[in-house]
Amino acid sequence: MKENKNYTVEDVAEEANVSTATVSRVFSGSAKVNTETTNRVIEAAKKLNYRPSRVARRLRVKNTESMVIGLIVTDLQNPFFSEIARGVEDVAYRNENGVMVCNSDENTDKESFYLDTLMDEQVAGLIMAPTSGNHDYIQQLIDQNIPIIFVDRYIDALQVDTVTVDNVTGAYNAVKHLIKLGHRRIGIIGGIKGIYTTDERFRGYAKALEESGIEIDDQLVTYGNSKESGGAEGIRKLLALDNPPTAVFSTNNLMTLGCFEEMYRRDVNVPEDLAIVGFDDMSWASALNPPLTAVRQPGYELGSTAAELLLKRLKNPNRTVSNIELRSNLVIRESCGSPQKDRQEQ
Amino acid sequence: MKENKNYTVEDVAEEANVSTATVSRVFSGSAKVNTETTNRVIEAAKKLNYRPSRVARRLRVKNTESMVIGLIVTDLQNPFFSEIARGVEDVAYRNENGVMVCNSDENTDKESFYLDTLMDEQVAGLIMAPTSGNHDYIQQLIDQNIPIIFVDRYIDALQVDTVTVDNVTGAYNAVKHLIKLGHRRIGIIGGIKGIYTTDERFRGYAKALEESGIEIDDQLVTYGNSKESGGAEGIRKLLALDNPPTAVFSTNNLMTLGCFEEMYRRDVNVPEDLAIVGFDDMSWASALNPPLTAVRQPGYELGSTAAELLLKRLKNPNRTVSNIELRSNLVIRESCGSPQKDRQEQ
DNA sequence: TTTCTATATGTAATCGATTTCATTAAATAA
DNA sequence: TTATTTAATGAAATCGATTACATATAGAAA
Repeated sequence: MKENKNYTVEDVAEEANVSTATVSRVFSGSAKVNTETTNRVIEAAKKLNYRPSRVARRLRVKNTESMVIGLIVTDLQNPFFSEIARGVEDVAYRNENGVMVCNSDENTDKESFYLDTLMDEQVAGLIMAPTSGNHDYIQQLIDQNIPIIFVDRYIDALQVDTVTVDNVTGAYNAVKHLIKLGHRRIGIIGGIKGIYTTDERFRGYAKALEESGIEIDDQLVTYGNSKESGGAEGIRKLLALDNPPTAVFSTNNLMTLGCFEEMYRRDVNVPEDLAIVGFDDMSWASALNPPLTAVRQPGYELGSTAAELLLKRLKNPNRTVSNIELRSNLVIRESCGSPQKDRQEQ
Repeated sequence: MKENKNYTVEDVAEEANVSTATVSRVFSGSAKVNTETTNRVIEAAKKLNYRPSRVARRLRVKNTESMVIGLIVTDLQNPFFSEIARGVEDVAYRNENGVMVCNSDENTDKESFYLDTLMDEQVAGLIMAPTSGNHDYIQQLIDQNIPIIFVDRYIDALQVDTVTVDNVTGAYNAVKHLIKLGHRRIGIIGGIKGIYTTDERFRGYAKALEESGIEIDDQLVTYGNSKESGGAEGIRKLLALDNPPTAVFSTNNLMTLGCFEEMYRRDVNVPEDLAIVGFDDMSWASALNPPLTAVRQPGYELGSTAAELLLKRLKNPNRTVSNIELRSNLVIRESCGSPQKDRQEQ
């Protein structure tokens, strides 16, 4: 029952009557081995059901084929990030790499802890959505030449490969859409201030208003915790105003959900009483009441592109830094009062 | 710039004027070391910014503190599974363990590939939602005494710790609810046949009908691909019948979403034309049109419980196998025609 | 004072693969 | 035929920690 030993190069070497070096060469392909010998080794390995230990291998060589990618996102429970994770994982799978997933919860300490741990695990590289705050420890990793890819967020001060979405333009389009429909008092329900995406999307909001000669009313600008409760709170604040907005721009998926729930609770008619456009189009957006008009960002591609970029950098560490910006697009449904029942398949 | 060496036990040993064994003892706590010496080692380590390599450690010892947990789910993009993943990750974090996440896509080959890879990575244990099909390779792992926890799904033939949900009872309650509301022709839109949860939920459906003296009409029983498209297709099939159902039970979250989209497309009134109850309550359920009545299953707890169970088994490999069943509960909203506007906070 | 024990630490083997360096045999050039 | 290059392989060091075993010292027991 407990007989099932784990065989090693040594066992295979003995079985095939060669040295461990030869066995290793056959499996890692690091040097030519005579065809006949190769076959003998393969046979022996098959007979013993031998599999090389990725741990031992990783200890010996830096960037090997059998590597692990570290992924740090804010919260895997947020569908946006689980899409990213899925994108990363798929690319990793194709290259036989493992993915170690971590949640930072927008917490600098937790992020730093994970960064350390992933280094201790000797991951080949990192993909992360950095929190806002102090980035000294990230700079340290960069100095150590650890390949890092930022995904979803960008940090000016750091020279790192990034894959982001055109947040400003996306937000701009969303708000412009509201303006075109006649809205002038447009509120914004933002996520945590200081986070890259929150700030960028605010810029898009501001740009659209300015361009249309609408002055920004600070009363209409709210920030929340990037989750459902934050969205609900935003709606409460805005509706409590003497002169409430006729439309709101919610800057992330979970907050939008919170908005919907709060509006439902208060029997607010959407879009008649209050129009809403969201950033981040999710699978449930078209099943909402009413179907949500939202900026769709390619979460999966964000993840897969980041992973591919990481692999490229691992192959060629001296590559120039690239900052890829993927395009978002506005999916118009009914939550802004657009007349047509326009549904796009995903 | 490239000066940032990675220090090892050896460097610390030299710096502190002790042997590598002593350094190791200080860091792993495997044996008593004189307080003064300990301090000297800690100082030296701090000075060099030394961190032990988890890879080297894992190579040497089997179950150490610094271990990695392998997690195989069907699809991280399914919010149910990302909740589980989050639950696992949180427990792992508290114990300073890494989590390597894999998606099987209900594909036996992919599952088997990942199982092999995770073994090669020398993970301390596995948490997985097994696909249906051949489980010989899982049995092999069990024979090798690899700790495995099944989550969400149960396989009769295997003696393994499991954490599942009361699928039969949950489904039973959902369908019973429909019956109480007067429905007699109740369709079921099931996931992939053969998968544990699909089959169990069907049993609950059948039980509820039988108990109420309603015969199962095979025409009303459909199976799909467990995703949005499967749900939409289910609705199409059921509505194409000469004598279509007045209510449907959709057995998973994504399919329910597909149902909603298809019903919206066809201008089916919910619940007047067709009532719907779903299995799996998600954050967006209360924002649907109309708010969804659904069986809530504790995804996060499923994950965290599984992780805790794994840790217990690692500490005590001879523990008797435990099969934990967590309770689901029916969250009544409006998609079944219940009069009250009953909303439960999550 | 001598013997025994407990405590603290060091030496060297080990985990499982990779890789440098050396060696041998075969093939080619002189 | 002899010298030189090339191809194939092996011996042993290495990656960075852990640990079995050995040893030295101090204190307790005789």
